[in-house]
Amino acid sequence: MIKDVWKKFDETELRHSSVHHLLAIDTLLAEQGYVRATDVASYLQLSRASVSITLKKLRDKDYIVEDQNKFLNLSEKGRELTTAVLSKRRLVETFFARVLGVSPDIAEEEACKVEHLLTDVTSARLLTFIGLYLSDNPQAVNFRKEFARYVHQCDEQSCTVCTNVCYFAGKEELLHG
Amino acid sequence: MIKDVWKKFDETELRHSSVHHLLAIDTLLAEQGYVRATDVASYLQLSRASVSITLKKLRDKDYIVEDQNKFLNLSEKGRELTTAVLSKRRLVETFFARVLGVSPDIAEEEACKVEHLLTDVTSARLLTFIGLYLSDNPQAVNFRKEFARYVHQCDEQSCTVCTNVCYFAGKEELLHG
DNA sequence: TCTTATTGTTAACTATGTTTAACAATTCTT
DNA sequence: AAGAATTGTTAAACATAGTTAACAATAAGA
Repeated sequence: MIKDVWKKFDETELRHSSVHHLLAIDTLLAEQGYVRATDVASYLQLSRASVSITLKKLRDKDYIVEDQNKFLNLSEKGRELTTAVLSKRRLVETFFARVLGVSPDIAEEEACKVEHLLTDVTSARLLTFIGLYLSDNPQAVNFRKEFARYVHQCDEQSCTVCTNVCYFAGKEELLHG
Repeated sequence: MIKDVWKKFDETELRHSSVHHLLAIDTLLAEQGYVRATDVASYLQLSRASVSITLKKLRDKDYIVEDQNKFLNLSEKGRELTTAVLSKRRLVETFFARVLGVSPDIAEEEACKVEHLLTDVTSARLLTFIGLYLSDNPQAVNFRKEFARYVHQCDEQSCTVCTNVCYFAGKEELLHG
């Protein structure tokens, strides 16, 4: 492994928490037409103090703007980021739920954990993949049918995926939709 | 969205950093047959002090054991966790690289960010999916061929995936392998 | 209008995961 | 065996992201 790949995890431009402050602004703006710091705090279940500090940072970094009455809005940059993150969340959620067949609740939670960590490159390829997979293209239709009845046998000989130890050996019940 | 889903992100039993301490022990054990704290520190590019503190916590939580000479080993619990994480990493990396066609470097880095966040349920379904997708099953072969030549058109009418705004509209170059 | 409630901010504190510096114990070199 | 280097630990400090408490400014109600 390339040295220090593991550290990239928290070298993201904004932390998970900050990203969710932006998403909250986006959601509340759509829901009620305006957003104040206190709305963000109650939405995210955080103290007003904590939100106040985070919003100051987001203002300094030009992700949000505030009018004379302290009503919040996303800047161009903030809007772009939330669009990206929401698109990635939707993609991952769709993949988990509609391709893999994971339950909607788990798919949502899972997507929410991962959304801001995916690169544009991977996300775009995922979009293309899902685009074909869920279409009425005959190859896609056939493959979906095949997957619906497929039972994966995870033994060392036949398994294309596992190289050494397989964590899922002995946990076969997990492998079915 | 279910209230507070966003907080689950750092409610994992072990943090990203701690998980990587365990993975380092696993790797170094395989590479050199033994591991000391200093080996972990140089492998992860952290100070011995920091590693010492983290290892104490991992010892207290029974993820690792230490012999009389301070040589480290994974406990049963630690071995199980590293097996799970490594399996999930391998799955995600395989999916990104061999299914989506993302470059190996990006696939590796991406998998490393996500590995410890995925549930067993989703991972197992991913294994099943990849198991079929990469096999010589005729449906899989046909679908792979179809995907290789597929170009996704992301306009509001035809796109099965995008519901509102599409982040990738105007970024079509990203959609091709 | 006067009182009360809400809002945003700051200060002081906590926890986690880092760092550097210091030090004792161990291991290596010669 | 003596001196030098390495190792593991602790202490003090820093940054981040939270908390509660206090307070000034604003908004809402009687």
